[in-house]
Amino acid sequence: MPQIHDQTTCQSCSQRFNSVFCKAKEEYINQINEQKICNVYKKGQILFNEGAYPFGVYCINDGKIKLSHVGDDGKEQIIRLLKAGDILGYRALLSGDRYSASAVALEDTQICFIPKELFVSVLKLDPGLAFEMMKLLSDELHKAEIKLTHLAQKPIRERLAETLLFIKETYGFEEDGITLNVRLSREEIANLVGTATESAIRLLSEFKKDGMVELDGKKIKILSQKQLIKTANLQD
Amino acid sequence: MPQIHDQTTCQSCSQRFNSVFCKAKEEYINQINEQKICNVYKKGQILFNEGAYPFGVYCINDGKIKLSHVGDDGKEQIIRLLKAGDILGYRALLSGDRYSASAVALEDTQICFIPKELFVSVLKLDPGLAFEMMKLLSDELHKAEIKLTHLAQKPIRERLAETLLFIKETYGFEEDGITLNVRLSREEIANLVGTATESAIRLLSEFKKDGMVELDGKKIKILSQKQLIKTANLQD
DNA sequence: CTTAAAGCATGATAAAAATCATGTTTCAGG
DNA sequence: CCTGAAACATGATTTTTATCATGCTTTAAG
Repeated sequence: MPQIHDQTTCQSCSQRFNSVFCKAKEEYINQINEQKICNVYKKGQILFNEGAYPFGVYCINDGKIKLSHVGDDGKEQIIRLLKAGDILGYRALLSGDRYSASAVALEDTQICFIPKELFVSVLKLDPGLAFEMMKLLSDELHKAEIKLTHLAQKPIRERLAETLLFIKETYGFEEDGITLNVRLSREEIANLVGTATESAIRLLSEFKKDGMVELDGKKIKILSQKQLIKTANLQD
Repeated sequence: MPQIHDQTTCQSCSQRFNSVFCKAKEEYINQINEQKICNVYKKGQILFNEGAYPFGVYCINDGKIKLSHVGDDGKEQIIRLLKAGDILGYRALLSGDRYSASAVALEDTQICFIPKELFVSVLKLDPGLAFEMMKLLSDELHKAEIKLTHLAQKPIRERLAETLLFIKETYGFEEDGITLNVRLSREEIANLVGTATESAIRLLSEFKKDGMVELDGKKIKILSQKQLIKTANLQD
């Protein structure tokens, strides 16, 4: 079970102005602070499962989370990668649905939970938060629609290159400035690209042979971002 | 150029309670009614183009619209089908982006235009509307993520069956109770499924041979919805 | 009415990607 | 430190899907 971590307040949270709450009124931040529940999830732990009912939203203080569907044939499809400052669990809550995706910690992660009733009531009272929420939803919708188009139209080689760039955008590099700052299995990379694990492995090897990346177990170093962008064949 | 159609008021609009405005306060509906601009778009006419700046949202009074991206290689990907009561143009507006998709009338369509400033200000003042807007965005995000998973994991045969069912859900049947109530070219169907036009044509022929559909030019009759659901291999 | 263009259809072929098979490496738990 | 399972890697094969080619049909413009 998750353990309670050092309680910093929402008022002084390092992620506050990096999150959807950036425009929320102090008064409501205080309310959220009082009712939030903080937890640490170990790598691999599940925050919530597809099919469960949402009881609130999760706000990442530090760490990394993957959100994924399980397709009809049992194959995982990773639909979002989340980091500090991101919230999750809002989609189902706002739609009034059950969760359509599962959330799993990719590393040890500190997370605050905000109860549904509080979140919804603040959303109704604070137009600043509501507007940021709409912006967030719109941005996610945009990303999903672009990804959808690329899935339909681009070959796997291009999609893998794009995925590596996306991982870099999301989690950045380690101190060395070239190693992707997250450890994903080849299977997870494949499930992000939307391909068979073997295909992902094969293409990563090709990328290595082409001098675009360096592979060291789960560590992936980006040697030529320029070449990767070219391989991804992005216009937008 | 579009022509002005019979001005019914927003207050008495047949789509009012079938739209995102269902919970909006009378006061704001009145304001919208005063500033709205009504137009008729002929089949094939463009409401807005990918890359343009949004100046407001469009609200469909009657008719059908397709929203589509053009992929990096010039191929169209249809991302949404819209009908009476739906609004469009909000995604870019809320994100503060330019349009990432183009909107084209699939048949003669009556549309009201609501200026950006008004829509945004009402959104900030009316939590009822804001909440419905969030619900709408969440629902669209959900649909996009499901579609994304299916694009990544399902064979084209299943996706075509699913697309036919989706068209039926969206536009329903004609009076005969079996003919899909929209005319789409084979190419458009392919661009909805995310496949080559020839593949869509070929599979439609197979579906016909299997007795699932009947084809008469652009008219598509669903003979066995049950078989189609089975072919789509849907769990959710 | 006729005719050119667009759309539809279908077969043949090529390319892309998945699956299957097998061996190697890595790593966590005893 | 050992050992079995999982993950990684790579070749061979099969399946899926796109592309190319060609002819037919419908449709809209003159």
